[in-house]
Amino acid sequence: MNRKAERKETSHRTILDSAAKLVRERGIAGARVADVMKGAGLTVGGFYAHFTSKEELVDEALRRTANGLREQLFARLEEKPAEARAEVVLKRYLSAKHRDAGTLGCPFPAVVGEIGTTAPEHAGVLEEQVEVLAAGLEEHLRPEGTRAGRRQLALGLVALMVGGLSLARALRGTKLSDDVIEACRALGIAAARGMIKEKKP
Amino acid sequence: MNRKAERKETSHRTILDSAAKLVRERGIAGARVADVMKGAGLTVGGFYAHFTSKEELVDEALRRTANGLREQLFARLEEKPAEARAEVVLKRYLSAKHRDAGTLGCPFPAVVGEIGTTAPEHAGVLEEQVEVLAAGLEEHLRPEGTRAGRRQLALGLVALMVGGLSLARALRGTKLSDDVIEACRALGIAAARGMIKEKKP
DNA sequence: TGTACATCAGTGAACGCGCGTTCACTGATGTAC
DNA sequence: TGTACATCAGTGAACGCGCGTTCACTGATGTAC
Repeated sequence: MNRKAERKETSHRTILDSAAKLVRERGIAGARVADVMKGAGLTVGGFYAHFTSKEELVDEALRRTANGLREQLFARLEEKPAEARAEVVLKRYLSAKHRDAGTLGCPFPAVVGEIGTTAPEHAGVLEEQVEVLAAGLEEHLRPEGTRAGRRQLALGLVALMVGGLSLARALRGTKLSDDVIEACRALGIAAARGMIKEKKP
Repeated sequence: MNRKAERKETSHRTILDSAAKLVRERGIAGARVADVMKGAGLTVGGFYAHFTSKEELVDEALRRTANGLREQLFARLEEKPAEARAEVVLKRYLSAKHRDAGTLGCPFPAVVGEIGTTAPEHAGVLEEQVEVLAAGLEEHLRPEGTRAGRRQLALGLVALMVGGLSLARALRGTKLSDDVIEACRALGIAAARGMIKEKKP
């Protein structure tokens, strides 16, 4: 029960990695179970020894990728001055490199639309990850105003980041794609710098 | 050749309306040709007398919906003071009503992810519509700063709107969904009010 | 005005194809004695 | 240590099912004379 179990765990992780990559590149529907298994060096039939359904696989893969991404986004922030940290996160997320990342990129631009339409069963992971990302950003915003105000700004920035990267990826290869990234950076950074005075709409 | 041709044109429009609705509700892959025809009160077989392929249908439907939406967004703006017009557009787009709109809602949250992954053949319509929407917004921004600066702000606002509505729709039914809309409104309005001082990142 | 023929929007069944899932089987790894 | 048996991760073919597209056909609308 030793090497066998180890091998299975390794396979499990390999399958998840393959799924994470394919979901990011092709969306939920586009990440076929057979392709996921092929990407893991296995064949379709073995899949259901690891996951009860494709739904479970996608949920786990989304969580895994999102966690890995967040680690990257918030890595080595101690090196940066406190007032610049939110900007650093924004710039890391809103970059041509991240847009074109074959691996380790944010999976949500590829799946938010599907979750809103044909795959509402994954709304839970999205909710959870938006909350966590917003909370992470919030910590690095200037401690001006109220906590509620900072949370609101953080949520707005998350929407800006996801919207910007979604458009940039969909327009990949055009000048507009680069322009969108630059525009979102500018808007997000200005907001993070506290150059927006809150007023009730 | 009279009543016959008229009937065909009517059918063509009915099919497009049905497709527009389904694409918005279910995305591109989710808008099945058979369902589109059923929604138009017709049967599958007749489809290819109207369109050469599903791809053509989707392109036309996206354009049609986007144009209708823009009309709504920019309608009756003369009634509003010039400085408030961009805000009005933002509020109309970022609203619970628009999020839940069964008809006439923005189709892009449902398809941007697909265009970025499995349906790049529709990137053209997206590019074109982002340009037009940004240009429309730009006209209603305060004439401060440079034209390039206004275009950049307009592009950022478009990304914020699409991102916000995408997340809000995907999270429909949760408090977070309403929070996202409110957060994007606040961020967008502050930016449109010129409360963001531009600085080069 | 009527009659014979042509057109063509729309029908409904069939086509290949690829999906998620199931299942009988295999063979290397592990256990019992 | 060696042998007989048990386990179980992974295989590969098959299953229903639904998709986009094709096609022979129908019947109301239109044209010619």
